[in-house]
Amino acid sequence: MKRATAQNVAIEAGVSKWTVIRAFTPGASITEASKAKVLEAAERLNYRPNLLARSLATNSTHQVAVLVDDFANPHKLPFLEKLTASLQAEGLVTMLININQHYSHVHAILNADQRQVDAIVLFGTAFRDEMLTDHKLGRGGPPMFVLARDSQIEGVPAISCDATVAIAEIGKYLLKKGYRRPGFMAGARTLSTALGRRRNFKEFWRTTLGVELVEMSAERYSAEAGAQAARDYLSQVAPEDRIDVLMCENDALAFGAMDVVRSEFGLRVPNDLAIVGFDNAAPAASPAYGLTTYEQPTDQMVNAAIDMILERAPRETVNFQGKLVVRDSA
Amino acid sequence: MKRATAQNVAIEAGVSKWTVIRAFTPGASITEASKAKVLEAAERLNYRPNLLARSLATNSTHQVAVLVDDFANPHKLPFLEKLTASLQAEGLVTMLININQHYSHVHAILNADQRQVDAIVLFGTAFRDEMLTDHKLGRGGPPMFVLARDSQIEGVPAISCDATVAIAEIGKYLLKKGYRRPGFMAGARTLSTALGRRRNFKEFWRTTLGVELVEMSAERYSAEAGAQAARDYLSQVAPEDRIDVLMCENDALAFGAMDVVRSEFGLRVPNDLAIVGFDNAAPAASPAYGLTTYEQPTDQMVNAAIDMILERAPRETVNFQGKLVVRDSA
DNA sequence: TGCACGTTTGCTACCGGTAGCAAAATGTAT
DNA sequence: ATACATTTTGCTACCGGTAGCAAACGTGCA
Repeated sequence: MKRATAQNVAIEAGVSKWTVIRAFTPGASITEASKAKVLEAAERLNYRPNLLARSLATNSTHQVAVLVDDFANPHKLPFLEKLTASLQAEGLVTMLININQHYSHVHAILNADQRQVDAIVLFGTAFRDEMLTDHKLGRGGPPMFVLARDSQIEGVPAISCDATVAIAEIGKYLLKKGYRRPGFMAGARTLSTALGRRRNFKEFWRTTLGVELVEMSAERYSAEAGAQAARDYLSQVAPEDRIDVLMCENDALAFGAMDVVRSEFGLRVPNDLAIVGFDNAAPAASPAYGLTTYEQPTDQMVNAAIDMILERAPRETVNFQGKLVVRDSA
Repeated sequence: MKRATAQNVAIEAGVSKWTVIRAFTPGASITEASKAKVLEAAERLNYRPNLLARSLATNSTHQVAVLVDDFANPHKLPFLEKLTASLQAEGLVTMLININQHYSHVHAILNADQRQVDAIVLFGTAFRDEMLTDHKLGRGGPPMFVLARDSQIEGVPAISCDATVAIAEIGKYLLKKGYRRPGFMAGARTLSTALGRRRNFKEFWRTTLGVELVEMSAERYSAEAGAQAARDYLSQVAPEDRIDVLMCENDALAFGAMDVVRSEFGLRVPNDLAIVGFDNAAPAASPAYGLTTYEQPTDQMVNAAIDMILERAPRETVNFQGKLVVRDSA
């Protein structure tokens, strides 16, 4: 059975299709009598307005594309939950796009654009700035926002957690606790804009203690990659030369690193090697990890993003302050 | 700057808009000469076909709504990754809908329907069957599928992991290992269709050993809820009366339970109490948990779902076999 | 009863594509 | 050069709504 259209309902109710439309338009000029008549006919035919047609005519889809490329990070899930819930509360729907080897940012943005989404949110994805500036993907297309990550790009505001403040807070805490030989584990081949945390951390130790940061890199942002990077480091460096605290770019890396540190090298955390993460993902709170980490104000960030999408707030980069969550690992 | 339309390009290229359309339709009848002319003009105007208009005309959006209600389960993330990637590989796009207190299945299905999605996937969501049968949401709307969960509903095929086989395999393993006093932790107020695992597990022990299953229920499917349920049980039952193995309906519950068992009650896993989960979520593999669990064939399930959506396979309930993943916890 | 005014209803034009037929252009055989 | 087949192009009608104007309707008041 084909879907009923406003025209079908109009005939059923004995009115014109415009009257039918009005019955479904809040605040439209229509008498109670004909509204009732129309709604009854609509009920009989199981009519529901076609939002595709509406979107075409009104030039607004109430759809927001959300690009994600980092499904190995458990922190993404609750963040995504909050984001979708808040979008839905505003009548917006989420188009989730998985950025991977077979589906690039360019693919995704082009597709989202052609589907006339109201906004595109780059949710913590890794990309080269040129990608956005080169491809003239910008002009005429939907507004874009970078969420949970920095952005240097003109016209693409970022909604993120202030890395400078966060790293300073972590650094001060570690300093106070007496750690003196810091290491940092970055994920992936760190793209320019993703270097914030590392650069700030490095700078912190250099200016406060004049100490040089030991750096290591994981292949990706995942527990396995973090485990491998930690394994590489620990097996190459003599015990007496080891760092005494390892800051990981995110919790996923930290979990993998902690696993290796404890079960493969028999080291105690934090006594032999302290570990700090970033994100406060769910397992961090478990006694199995007890990871000291940094929590981003996800609610605030999501709200800010939505305010910008709906133009209730100026579309410009904003930074929020998170908070250090101290547990046993450092 | 407004978006260019086919009509604009037509004028720019000195042809009719239908010729422009043909230049963008693979296999359409058009000479190389005019195609080149059109593409060049299109490039100049930065033209991209409007997929909304196309969808309206062709009655097919290439959008699939995916309903999720269980963001506390870390297993959802890699599953979702696979699902979105595979859909995208087929040219389909994911509309992610978060089912929660403020946004019910009825909301979601109605909205997805009005947006003319090509299919609706209920991805492991908890609902009462009446919801689908009552609300006549079915008739005329997009085809619906239940993924990673059972479904008894006429006309709504399920793509899931065979609970009977899975539970039998787990049961046999536990029996062989010598466990004799089994417990089961269910999540949420278990809805009729979600009872499969529990019922099968209960039946297994009854028929093999004549032993009665100890049952407990968590408030939700999350580590915290699992922790609380385990806490309640352990603090109410005398040590000598305790179960010797606890099967949890999913890994999230198992993680919480294991945390409490070990750190709050000082019990050793598996010696004092063995624990088994279901899903093989990422942390299960970590030495911090080493959880014995059951892995669903997510790839097969996703592929099967997509084959049904695209009508490459008959739209009928299918069950796949997973595999037991033995680790240290049992 | 007639007129002015506000409300309700119907209308045309449009959003940006697609389907499929008819006309025009091109190619081939005689 | 002509007849005919084939390819290419342009056209009308349509997908299912929205915007905003114009006509029809109803009511109050002189």
